[in-house]
Amino acid sequence: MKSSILQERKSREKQARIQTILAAALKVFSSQGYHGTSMDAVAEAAELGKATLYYYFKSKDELLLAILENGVHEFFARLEERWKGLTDPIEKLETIPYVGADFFYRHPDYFKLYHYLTAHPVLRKRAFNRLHPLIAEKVQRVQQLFTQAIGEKRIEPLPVEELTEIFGSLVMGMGLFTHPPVTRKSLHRKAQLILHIFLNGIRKQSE
Amino acid sequence: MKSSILQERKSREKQARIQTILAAALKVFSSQGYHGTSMDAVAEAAELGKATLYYYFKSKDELLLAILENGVHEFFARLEERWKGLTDPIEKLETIPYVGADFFYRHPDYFKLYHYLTAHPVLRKRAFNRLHPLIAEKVQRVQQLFTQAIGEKRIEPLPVEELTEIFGSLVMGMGLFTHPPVTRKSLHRKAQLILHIFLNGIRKQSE
Amino acid sequence: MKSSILQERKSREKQARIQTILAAALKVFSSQGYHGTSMDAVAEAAELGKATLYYYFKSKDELLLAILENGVHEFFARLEERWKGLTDPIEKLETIPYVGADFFYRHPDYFKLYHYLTAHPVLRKRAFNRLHPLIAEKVQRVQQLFTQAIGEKRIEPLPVEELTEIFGSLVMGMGLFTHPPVTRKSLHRKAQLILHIFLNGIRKQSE
Amino acid sequence: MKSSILQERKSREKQARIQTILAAALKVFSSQGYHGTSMDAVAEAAELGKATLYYYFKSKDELLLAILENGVHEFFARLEERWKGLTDPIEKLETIPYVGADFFYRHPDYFKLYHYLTAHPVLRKRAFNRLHPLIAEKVQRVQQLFTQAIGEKRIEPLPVEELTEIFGSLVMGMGLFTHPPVTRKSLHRKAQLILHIFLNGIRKQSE
DNA sequence: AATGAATGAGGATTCATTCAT
DNA sequence: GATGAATGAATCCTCATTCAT
Repeated sequence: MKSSILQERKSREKQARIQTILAAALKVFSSQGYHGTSMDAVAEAAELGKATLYYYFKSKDELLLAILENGVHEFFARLEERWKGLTDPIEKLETIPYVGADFFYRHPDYFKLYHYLTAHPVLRKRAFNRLHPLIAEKVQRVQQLFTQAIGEKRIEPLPVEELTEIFGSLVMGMGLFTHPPVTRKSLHRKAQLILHIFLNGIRKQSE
Repeated sequence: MKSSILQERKSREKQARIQTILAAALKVFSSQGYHGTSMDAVAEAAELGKATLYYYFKSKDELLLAILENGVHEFFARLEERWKGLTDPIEKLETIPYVGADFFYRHPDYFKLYHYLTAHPVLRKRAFNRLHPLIAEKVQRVQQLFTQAIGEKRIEPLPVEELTEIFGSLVMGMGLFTHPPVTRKSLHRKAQLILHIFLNGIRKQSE
Repeated sequence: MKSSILQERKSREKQARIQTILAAALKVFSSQGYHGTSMDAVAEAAELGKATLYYYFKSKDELLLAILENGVHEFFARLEERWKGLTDPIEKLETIPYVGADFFYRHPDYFKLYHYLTAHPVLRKRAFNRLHPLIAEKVQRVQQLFTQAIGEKRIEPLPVEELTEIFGSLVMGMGLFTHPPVTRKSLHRKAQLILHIFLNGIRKQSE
Repeated sequence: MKSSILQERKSREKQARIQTILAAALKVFSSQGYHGTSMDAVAEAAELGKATLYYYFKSKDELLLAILENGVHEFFARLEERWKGLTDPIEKLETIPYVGADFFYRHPDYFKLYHYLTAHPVLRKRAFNRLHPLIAEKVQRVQQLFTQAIGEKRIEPLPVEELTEIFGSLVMGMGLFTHPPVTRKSLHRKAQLILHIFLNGIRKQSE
């Protein structure tokens, strides 16, 4: 039917518009911080009227959260892609810093914004509430990878929850100290180094 | 002379007042974030008139920076204290997470604030400019510890700059994921775990 | 087309709003002085929200400057109107105090504000920078009138730049000492007196 | 008696202190305007504690008024000095622009400040109330000079009140447009020009 | 669907003035 | 006499959000 085609196109355009806004908002949020960014600035960056933003997003907060969701989705999608075909838990763990590095390379803004929110006393909770469903499942799967590796006696029997946190700090830490020029290669080297230290550090010494 | 005694008391009182303000500001900044905190809120927390804050600190910014400086000073002072009498580079490195843990235990607010700033796209630079002189020297000394340990063939010959960064991420990461109740003991356990992994991970395997 | 009509009405309404604000601001500025007037007061006088002022004018300063520009425009427009059809330089000069008197009668506030700014050590420069393009051309034309009259041996060969200044002081001075009731008649009498003295004072005595 | 000598010295010192403050205040007021000048700025310029200003002057307003009084006193003192020995009314009038020029040369700040106040819608009244007793008498005497000259048929029978105002505008106008370098000579030339025009303009043409 | 216009609430900062010493 | 310290009150300006069109 015609109307359905039309509807579809409309819907596609709407999605595109939303993506435009998200991209613009990400750019300004990440360069000025959440509070340092006015909706005016977002509107200007998106080349849209300010009121239009409110047509698509209920509030500034909502916009921020949508950005985050967007990013987390992408990150996990890429991770899943890499995990396809892999069964070894340690191999799976190894992919994480590389996916992180690639993601940082592609969206340094996003990475920094995420980091910023993680450290923000107020926004952190709001973001957490929203993203928790998305993240919790992945975190649990990573924990299971550690559990599995421990079960296979390939790494030391350390508390998996804390292992996950420490691993997380390391991955997030990649984006913290950056000395330009940041190349994909330099990021991969960093990922490699992190993995080397971390895995070596937890590896079960064969007696 | 009397006047000198008087002067001294005045000076002490002034210092005390400044510390009162810094403490109050730290509390609110760390719980509401920098932008989420109004000077009104700081004034109320300090139980002083708002204008009084401006008598002691030129701006909100300046106040923030003073807090940071204060904390960094304390942190490094404690570190130096622990380093007294130590000569072994690895032993020195080992103290760092513990001093971090203690510091976090004592001033979780400060720790979080520091982390928050590190991740803030705008404040980060401002803070960095101000704190750089203080921090740079310490960072260099830590790098030298790695260099020395490498020279002594006790750890692998990895790039010290990146080692320092990774070590830093780990220490800072301690304060990132916290599940109450946070006890000194639980923090020390975390420090221990970090050290275990990190040192193990970089230790030169004796062939 | 409808849209163009709509657009036009919008534009007209916007202009009207701007004029409303300018009029309100002029009233309060001229009665309380620039610094003595808060934007709140302007907003109240304009019966608009304070933020609305900022929607139309970037700052208090900008508002002031816009008022000035407005007034200077009007003043010069009236002057040009009077000059239409006149060719005699002295006749042209003669119109100036009368236009000034009328203008003062119509907008005593504006006149005073202008005078106030002229005398303000700081605002003066800002205002000057903004208004210079408007004013410079007219001042030059007045100077040329003097030059021409001198050339025609109708007035003494005095330095035209200073003549212009002195003439200016006299015109501005009209608004300085005012004893109510100020009628158009009384102002015209004053203009007449000024002209009498000034022109008589510079008239070439026929030998 | 000792005490009286001591007292006198004290009094002299106090006067000196007051003059210091007045001079400092004049400088900043005239360069930043009344509202643009904080008491802090005055204190700094006077190299005194802010509270000290309040020891000598009840308020910022009072300080301003004292400056004005000071200046008016000096101006009139100089005028009186020049008038000594003169009896001709026109000769007396002729001294005024020269005294004005000298005064402007010596204290351009003061001159501008006075002008600024004259034009200020609010301060004007306050200043007027305070200075009126000082000024009124002089103004009256100037008016009498005109009256006398008219009586002697040396100038036209124009309304003396307005003549005085116009003459005043001219004298004040001297300080309005100034093109550096301002030399005593250039000011005197201007005074001469003003007098030439004004006196010529009102001179009774002998038939 | 898109937006220009409007604004209430709030925030950083300044400042004249006071007061205890 | 002199002043460091303290502050209430104001002031300029910003901003997220709404609404009529």
